[in-house]
Amino acid sequence: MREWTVYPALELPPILAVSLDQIVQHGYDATSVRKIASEVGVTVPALYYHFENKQAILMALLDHAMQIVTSHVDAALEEAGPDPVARLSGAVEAIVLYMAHHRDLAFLDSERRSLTPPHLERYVRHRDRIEGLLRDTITAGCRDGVFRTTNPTACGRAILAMCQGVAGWFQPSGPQTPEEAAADYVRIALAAVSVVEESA
Amino acid sequence: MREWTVYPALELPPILAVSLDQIVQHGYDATSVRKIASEVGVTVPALYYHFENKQAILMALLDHAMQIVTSHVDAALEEAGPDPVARLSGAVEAIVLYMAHHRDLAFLDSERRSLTPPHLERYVRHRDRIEGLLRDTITAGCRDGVFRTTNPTACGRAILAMCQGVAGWFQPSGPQTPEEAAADYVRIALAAVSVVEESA
DNA sequence: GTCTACTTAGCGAGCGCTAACTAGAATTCG
DNA sequence: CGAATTCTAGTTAGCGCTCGCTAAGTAGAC
Repeated sequence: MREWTVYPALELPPILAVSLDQIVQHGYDATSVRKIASEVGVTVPALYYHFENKQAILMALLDHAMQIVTSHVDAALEEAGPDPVARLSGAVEAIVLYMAHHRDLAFLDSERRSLTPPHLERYVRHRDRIEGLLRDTITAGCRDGVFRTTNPTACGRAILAMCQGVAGWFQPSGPQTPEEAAADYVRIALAAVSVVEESA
Repeated sequence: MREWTVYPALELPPILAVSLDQIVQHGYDATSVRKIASEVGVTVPALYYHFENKQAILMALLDHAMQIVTSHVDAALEEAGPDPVARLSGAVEAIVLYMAHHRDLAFLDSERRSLTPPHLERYVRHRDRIEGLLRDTITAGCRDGVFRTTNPTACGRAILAMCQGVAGWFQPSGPQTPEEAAADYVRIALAAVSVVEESA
């Protein structure tokens, strides 16, 4: 139960671990294959033995990121069952925990512009799928009368954007744990769709 | 009154207009000074007559962006007066209108990583100031009992992040006008701070 | 004797940036 | 008032460097 709240530390092969580090620090374009190779402790052609080109490294990292976030969100939704409040809460919790635990991977989202069209399309589909899950959940909640919003699309996008923002400010050494931040954002997301709260 | 809702088209000198266009399309690092010069119709050293170096071009654009958004938010807050609901509504409205009208300038935010530390610091101060305005407004609203949230800082950050997200999806040719999107986001922001709504 | 995981050496292209020069407009001064 | 000077907004030519990437070779494991 709730094993989707667990985000173990990444276990990446050295080339990808170093690349992630460098790209997060300096950006994809400003990260040279020479720098990656020297940080790994090999020569440049060794990289090209494992990856077709520089972009394939970025894509491998993005694939890894997408796999982690979608698997956790899917598990959270499955465990939530049909109740829209539980579904939205679970999805937001899973997403915020991801953003707080894997800030580096989450940051890569801003490097999607460096992808060539076919790769970009694949990546965008994953993002759109998550946005769709949120929107569908909100729409279902409105149908059930438990949510009240006139614009589920805008709401879903707003919630996803605010969750992505977590990766930009969260600090493991800061005042909040990932779980506390997730709880805050679940509250905000439910308020954003005007869930009717019980009085205490 | 409400002149802060008006966002006229940009009037940038040719070098900056072209640079903005290229940076938005390909990113700062992938935009060469040669490409900018040839699109403007001059030679490379002509750029260096007007700007100290490539980064100064980016900084000029970011300065312009910050000036626009802060002036509009400040004007919105001044017109709103002391009422926290009016203040939060005005600030969110001004920010979302900015994001919808100047998506290209808003996009530059993601290029701040390319700035050297002194420039970066100046830019971050501006962003922090806006985040602070939101947080202070929310805190004041909680004190007045009109907002109910346990974490004004998280709320302010969440609201700012969701507003910034607008630049990523808004389309002038889409189903919503900037004003409609702003109205949606004002509603979501007020809900996020749990403003007590009157029954109809 | 083949496959894996590299190595050395280097190609061609593009990068940010600059020294030195110039046509034409604006300004200063005898 | 007209000649001399300065200023503006560029130009041509090119330096030194780094970029992504590759052909060809090799040590050790299977």
